[in-house]
Amino acid sequence: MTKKLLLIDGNSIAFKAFYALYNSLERFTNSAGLHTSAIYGFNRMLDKVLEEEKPTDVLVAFDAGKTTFRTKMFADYKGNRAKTPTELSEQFPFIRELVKARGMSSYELPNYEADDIIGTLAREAEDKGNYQVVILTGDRDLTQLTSDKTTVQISKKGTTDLEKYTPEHVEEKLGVKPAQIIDIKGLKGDNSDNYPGVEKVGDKTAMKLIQQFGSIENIYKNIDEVSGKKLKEHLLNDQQQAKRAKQLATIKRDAPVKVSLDDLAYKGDNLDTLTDFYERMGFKSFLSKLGVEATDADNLEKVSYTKLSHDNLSELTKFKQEVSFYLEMDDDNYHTANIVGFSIGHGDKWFAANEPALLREKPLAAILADKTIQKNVFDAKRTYVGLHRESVDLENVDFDMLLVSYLLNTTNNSNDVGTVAKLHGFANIKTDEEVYGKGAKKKIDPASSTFFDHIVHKAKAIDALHNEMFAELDKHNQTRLYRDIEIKIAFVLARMEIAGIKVNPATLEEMGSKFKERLAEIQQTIFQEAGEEFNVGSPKQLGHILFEKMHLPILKKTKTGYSTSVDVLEKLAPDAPIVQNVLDYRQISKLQSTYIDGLLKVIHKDDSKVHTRYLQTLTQTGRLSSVDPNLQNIPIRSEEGRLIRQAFVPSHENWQIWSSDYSQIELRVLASITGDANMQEAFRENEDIHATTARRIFGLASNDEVTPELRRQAKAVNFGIVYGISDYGLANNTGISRKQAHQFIQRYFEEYPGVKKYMEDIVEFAKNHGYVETIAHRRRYLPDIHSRNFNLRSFAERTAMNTPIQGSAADIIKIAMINMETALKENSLKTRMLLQVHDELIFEVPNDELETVKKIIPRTMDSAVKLNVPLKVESHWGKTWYNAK
DNA sequence: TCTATCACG
DNA sequence: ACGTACGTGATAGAG
Repeated sequence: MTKKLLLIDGNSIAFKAFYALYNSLERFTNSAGLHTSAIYGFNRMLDKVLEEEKPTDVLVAFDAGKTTFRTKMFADYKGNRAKTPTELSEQFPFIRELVKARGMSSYELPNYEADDIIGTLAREAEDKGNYQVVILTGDRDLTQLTSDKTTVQISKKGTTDLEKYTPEHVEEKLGVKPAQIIDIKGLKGDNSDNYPGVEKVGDKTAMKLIQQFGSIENIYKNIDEVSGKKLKEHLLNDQQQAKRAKQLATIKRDAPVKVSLDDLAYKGDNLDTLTDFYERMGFKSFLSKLGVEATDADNLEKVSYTKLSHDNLSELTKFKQEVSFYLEMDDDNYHTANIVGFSIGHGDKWFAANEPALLREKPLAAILADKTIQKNVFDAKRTYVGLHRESVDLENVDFDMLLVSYLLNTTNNSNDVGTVAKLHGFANIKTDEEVYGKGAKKKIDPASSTFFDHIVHKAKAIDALHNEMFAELDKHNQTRLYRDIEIKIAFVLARMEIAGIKVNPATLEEMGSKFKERLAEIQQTIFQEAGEEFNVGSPKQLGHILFEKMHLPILKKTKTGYSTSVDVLEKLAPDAPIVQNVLDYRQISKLQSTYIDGLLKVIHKDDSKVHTRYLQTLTQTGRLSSVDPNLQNIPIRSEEGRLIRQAFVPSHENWQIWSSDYSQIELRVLASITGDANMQEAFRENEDIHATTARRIFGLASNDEVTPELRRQAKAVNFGIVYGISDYGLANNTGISRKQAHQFIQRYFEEYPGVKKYMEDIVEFAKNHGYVETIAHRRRYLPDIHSRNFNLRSFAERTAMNTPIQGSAADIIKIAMINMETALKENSLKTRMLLQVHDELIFEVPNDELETVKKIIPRTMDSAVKLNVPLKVESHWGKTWYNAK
């Protein structure tokens, strides 16, 4: 009978799993505080491969330690590897435990890597004849072991996706036979394992040489046949290195492995041990797979509290200085959600209620509105809006746990008190998902004791973390950022959200019915041109029509099929009239579904307004985002879409919509923080910055000589610089050649040397500190800056360049908004600030205040901060948002 | 729930 | 050689 042997590269799969779940690292912890992400991911992978392969025998191989015969051969082997994070290394003992509980053998061998154990056992099995071998790893190097009896499955990034390698697949993908992989690696070396091959030889050259000569040995035997003088020279110079690299890359097939194939029978799950293991790890989904109901192993320590009622509210008067408060709602959208309860207290005195009506009563309402009693909350903006709906004012918020957590680290953020509390080391709390469930199963029962317990634990967590999180903030030098900007802007935003902006449904409906007609017309034309009816909105069906039926050239693919995105279709438009019609159809149906139907759905019936929510703790740069509806992406670039703005109107007769925007704020920030004299001069002299850049990089005498085309190119370079330039990106985005893009960037850096120096310095800063900062000390961590993966590292480098610029611009407009609210109030104006769109503020203004705000608004914006270059503000107004241009 | 597409700065 | 421009959100289709 044929056996099927599954060989697993334990370390490699554990690493993959760990990094795949790296963003959720803090979500995967058990009640003992152990990180469990790699264990979890490892087990998912086991489930998947066991199910698919149904092996009769299994062995999981592990690396025994750092020193191996390879490090003895070459001391720097893997010498560039960063130390394994403790969050991962602490998981290894448990992964071994898991392997055992799942009925599998494991093995490690001093002086050898897991690869060598796998290579040796695979060979033994192949020699025996009655074996089929499957190897599971995350390391492509193991594909050298593929044969007609052995397949190698490589886990792809992030998921349980596997790529199956047979000898044919290796040849197709790498262009060489499995046995020749080591020759390729011998020639080009391996950066991630830190050994060199032959100088100037990369994938392309290595493949060509091996295809021609078959092996490294053969190259040197026939060295005179190698074409290219330089190449030959390099090959001869690095002959020893190449031979050593090949040896290092070669997986041992005769390691002194002490286990016998006969001992590897797969025994299947040991139910008792496995259940116990899953419970200790807190793996509920795996438990339920075993058919075991998850027991509530991690019962929380009780917090005693008093249930509040009308009769005992007066007990709250004891809180004179400080109180922690949590308002519970049944949905994210706090403009419309129901308030279902609240908790309040301090120290060890706690109260909770499920009657929202109590909020309005004294002394509770009085405490919340008291300017001398400090409040600690989670999400001040949400709490303020919720209370406002109950006609209760919220004053003197000292600590907003959500905001502080976001400022400390923008990455692992969550809107859930339990998640954030655990992140900061407070474990005696559950998440909303654990208590209420999620998705369709989410259910809050305000009458239950679990509900009361949960909201009390939330308020208690806020109370408990108050001081230590503030101390962290201080260590980061971010106290000013929090007190002067973030907590203040929370309330400004709350009032903007509450004010809302009026949207005229009739205008939208009228446009909608026109769009509907045009869509029907275009659709008919498309059907005729296609010769059949299909769903134009389906990229899959459209791809079939364009590329399979009509045989248009395939310019780009996505991972699921043909790309039909705008840039592709624009290139195809001259080939067939159907393409332009598809583009038109797309544009109009986007407007229809997102902006006409979408907006109509969210207009509040009572006031004919839309009330967006600004997410203050989401973006990695400090910008806001806007949801439900998103009012930061209302169309403007196409005239057709821009008309949507006609529906946005003032909420009173004889008022105007007013818009003021910062001109070139990001480039001004760049000029200021880089200190570049030439760029600063351009802004001080109020020049057209794109024209000046064109004049400089193209070496013209004056800005008058700049043609529109040159200006357009210079503008693209200016943008590219802000995004963290690369020649590849610039070329791709502007249609010029990569070589030319490279020249442009070089010229740019010659003309703006301060910018060049800054870009180098900021990447260096990120490498040294692990983060970058804005002018207001907003911080973004960039762990990938050290990554060995080129893509990840390059991305981190671009982010290091971009974030201080985008983030400082975000700081500036936030400061302006805070000052704006004060300025409008001080001048007793009825003018209201309604929206923020990153570098632009939208107001509604009574006609008789127009003259006053013409002075106040721009002045408040351009004086928000003092940069080394002036800030410039442009303003427009009209009877609708459309007309404010 | 994920992917592709497209709206904005 | 590597192969992406920075930051977002909403929708429809497909699985």
